[in-house]
Amino acid sequence: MSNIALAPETAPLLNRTERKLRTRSALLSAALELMSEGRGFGALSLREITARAGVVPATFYRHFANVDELGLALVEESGVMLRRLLRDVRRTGLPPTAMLLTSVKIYRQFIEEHRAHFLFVVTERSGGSPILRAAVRREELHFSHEMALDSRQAGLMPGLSSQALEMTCTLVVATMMFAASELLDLPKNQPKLETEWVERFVRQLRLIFLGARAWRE
Amino acid sequence: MSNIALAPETAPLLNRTERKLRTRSALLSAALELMSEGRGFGALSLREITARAGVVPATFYRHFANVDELGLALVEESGVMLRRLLRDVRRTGLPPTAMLLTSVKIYRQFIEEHRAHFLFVVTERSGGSPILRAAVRREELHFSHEMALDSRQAGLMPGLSSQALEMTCTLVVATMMFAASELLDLPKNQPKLETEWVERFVRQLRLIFLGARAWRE
DNA sequence: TCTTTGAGTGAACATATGTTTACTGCAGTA
DNA sequence: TACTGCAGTAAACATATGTTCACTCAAAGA
Repeated sequence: MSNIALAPETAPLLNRTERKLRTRSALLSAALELMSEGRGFGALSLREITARAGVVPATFYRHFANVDELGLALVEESGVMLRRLLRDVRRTGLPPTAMLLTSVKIYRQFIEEHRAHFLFVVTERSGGSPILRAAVRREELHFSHEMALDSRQAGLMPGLSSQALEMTCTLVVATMMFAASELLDLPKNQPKLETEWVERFVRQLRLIFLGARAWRE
Repeated sequence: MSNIALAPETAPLLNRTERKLRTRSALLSAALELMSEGRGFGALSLREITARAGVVPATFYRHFANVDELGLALVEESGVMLRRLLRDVRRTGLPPTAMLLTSVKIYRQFIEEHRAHFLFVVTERSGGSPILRAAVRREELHFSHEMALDSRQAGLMPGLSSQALEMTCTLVVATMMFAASELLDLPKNQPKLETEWVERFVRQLRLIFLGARAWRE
């Protein structure tokens, strides 16, 4: 593919560092892509990743020391994404009754829009490599802390001690992860199954919040 | 190692089929052992597994057509184990108040006694291979159905419709999986961390049951 | 007793893998 | 304009992998 026919560009479309970032990102995407085809991160080979990214194996070492470091970069990306999710939910404003359904719908859309990253997080949070697993868990903990903070600030669950609040948010995050893994496995283009998923998930969260309201001690 | 010095045995200690079962089981254990060293099932190679089991690679094919089939056998074993867990909890009798703490303690002991199998289940329930993942999810669903049945029979959560009961049990199972993955990652020989784990897990379950009691519609 | 069966062996194969090496050619700088 | 740095290349390497084949030799059955 050539762009000679287009208006000639005086400056290159991409400078040196931009190009480097681009192949780095191609490597990251290639890994996610391969995982979407049904294998854990630990089962990917360096050569496969570079082949999928359209570069030669040796190029890999210009960007990462080994495959695990690429994994850590993916965890980092996923963490950024999760923080954006929280922000999106936070700024819907907070009509505390309808909030649940809205949040779940935002969550579903987020999973669809960042399918590969969620797949990565969900499989590697309990995956093979202890290093990756620990990194994912750190992001998860961060997420749940931030959620607790938001809840306190918004005055949801005012009866809870901060310890109980943390415990509840951990439970909510566990439920979210569980739900994500189920959504990712639903057959595509079956809106009925997706609606059922939303309903089940909303019910589970409502149950948890009912429990939190009844919490004593 | 020879046993000539011992009383000569008229019949061999192991007959043909027993020997076969023994190496089969050695292969299964070898795979679990390798996973305990920090890799997902999909990252294991046939040759490693046979080497660890102390047989030659070709022997593998006398027992399984490929590595995935060995994985399915491990899911089967894990399913049996989970059914035993339910049975153990069921037959403690049911003083409905102290039951929670007791069940959690039984669960903790079970995880410790079947560490490798739990590790397998937890990593492969969201792991790379869709086939394995589906198989684990089937066992999980079976488990949660059976739990719902037991709950109904024991008269716990009598206010719930069967749909709500199923939803609640799914939530409980999700929480159990989450808790298992955390326990498996705790550093060994830190009883304080384990006690905290028990407390957190009990609290989360109590929250869920409080929610279930308050459930309407 | 002799024969048959089949679990485990040992060697060979084609292919895939991680890593190193010297290289090329272009963007950025002097 | 000439020079330099460095992202990406091409080739080579030693090793690991999945799968096959003909084999051995002891237990099971005649």
